[in-house]
Amino acid sequence: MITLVKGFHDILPDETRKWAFMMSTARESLERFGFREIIPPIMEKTELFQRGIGEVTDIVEKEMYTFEDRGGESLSLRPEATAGVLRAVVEHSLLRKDPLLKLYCIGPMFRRERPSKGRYRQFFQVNAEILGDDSPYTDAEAVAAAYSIMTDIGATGLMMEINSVGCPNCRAEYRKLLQTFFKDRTKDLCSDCRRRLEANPMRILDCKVPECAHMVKDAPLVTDSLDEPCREHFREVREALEILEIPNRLEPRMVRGLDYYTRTAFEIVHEELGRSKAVGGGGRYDNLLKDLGGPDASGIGFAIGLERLSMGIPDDHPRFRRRIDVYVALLGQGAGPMGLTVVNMLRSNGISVETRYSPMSLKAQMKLADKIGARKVIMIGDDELARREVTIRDMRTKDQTTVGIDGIVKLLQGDES
RNA sequence: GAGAGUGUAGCUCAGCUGGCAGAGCACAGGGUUGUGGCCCCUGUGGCCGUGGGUUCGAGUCCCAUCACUCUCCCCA
Repeated sequence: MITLVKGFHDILPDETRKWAFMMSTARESLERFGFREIIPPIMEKTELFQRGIGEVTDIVEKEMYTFEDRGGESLSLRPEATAGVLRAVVEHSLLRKDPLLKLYCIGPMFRRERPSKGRYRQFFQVNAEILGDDSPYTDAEAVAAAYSIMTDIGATGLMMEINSVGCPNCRAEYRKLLQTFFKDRTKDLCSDCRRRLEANPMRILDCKVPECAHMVKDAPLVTDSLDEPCREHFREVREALEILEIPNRLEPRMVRGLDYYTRTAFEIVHEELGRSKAVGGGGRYDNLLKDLGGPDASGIGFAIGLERLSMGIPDDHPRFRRRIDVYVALLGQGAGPMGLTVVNMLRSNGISVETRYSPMSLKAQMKLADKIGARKVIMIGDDELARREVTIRDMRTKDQTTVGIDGIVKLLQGDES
């Protein structure tokens, strides 16, 4: 047997209604916020991700599906959506037509990590970007959009964690403070963190080793190192979140994985999954567009992981149940031609119909109709055949009526209203 | 990349110190000759992950291997 690629997963017929619901709900929420959909390809030149995400990040260094195509060019499956979206924006000069752009896309991302619960090598993300506005209210709107998607989908147990990582100026300052702080305590740090102290001291804040975590409690906070403009920006973001009544928690030790973030950073965490498993996350990136050869415009975006979001909502919601308008039960050989006529007529009128052509007992067909969630069953047997009629049974009320073949559609459609 | 656990029916899992391969659900048929959900009866369905070893005999013990799951790391 040829099996799935490790870390990939099939979404099976019993789950697709839930997935369709999540995606259409996300679309509706985002359209309500004025976002428009963009559908970039799932593959880009490797160089785009190297420049966009940063060459020294884990994602680019060891998690990308990178290969050389037959022309000798290095290509990569997208590990995240922002780089591709911004590439399209720059390439087609979209910001010239719309100086404020709100875009979203939904689709699979690829990262070659070790799979575990809620972590796949191919995973679906809803991704949204607001480009061309650095107002703090725009940050709040991005957070609100992310929050709205999740509440519209019906996820529970979620918490919005928010922080500001400052601009490159404040960060240089903060970095020095951190290094000074940890330098005296180097011997108590874990080996990873000793390495991080030089390379990227902010990573220490995220360490799960008890000794490090204990020390981090007393470490200086980024929020204390913000310069005046950044401090004011963050204050207004938080004020806006209050006005929007979005439950949030200041998480001054939260740092995000991608280097390009400036100022506002946020994560949506599932309380039950714990801090290490974010359902969504995002932040502001005021230099990324320019770094990708575009205009000097700011941006803020977020991504929501659908596999993880789906863990927060029940599988058995009635709306995820299979539904069909009519099951047509054919009884006996002679019913075939008339059955085909009826089935075809109903479908042409927008009614969803399922039927079986191989002989089955009526009992078995009733069971089947019940299983697939048919609202009505149309029975065609010898009696009906002789009179050019059908018997229609309402599966919920058990009422049965007989109607001539030409009256079926009218009867069913009259029932709808 | 490091650690732990689990592989037995389509699914969830029992299977004791080695001795005929099991249950529930699902599926099919019947109880009701043309009427669903509940109930009852019957049936289909297994290279016991794979390869080797120990043994009269291995689902069970040993070795190897593969796959999956979980934890750490990192993220969505």
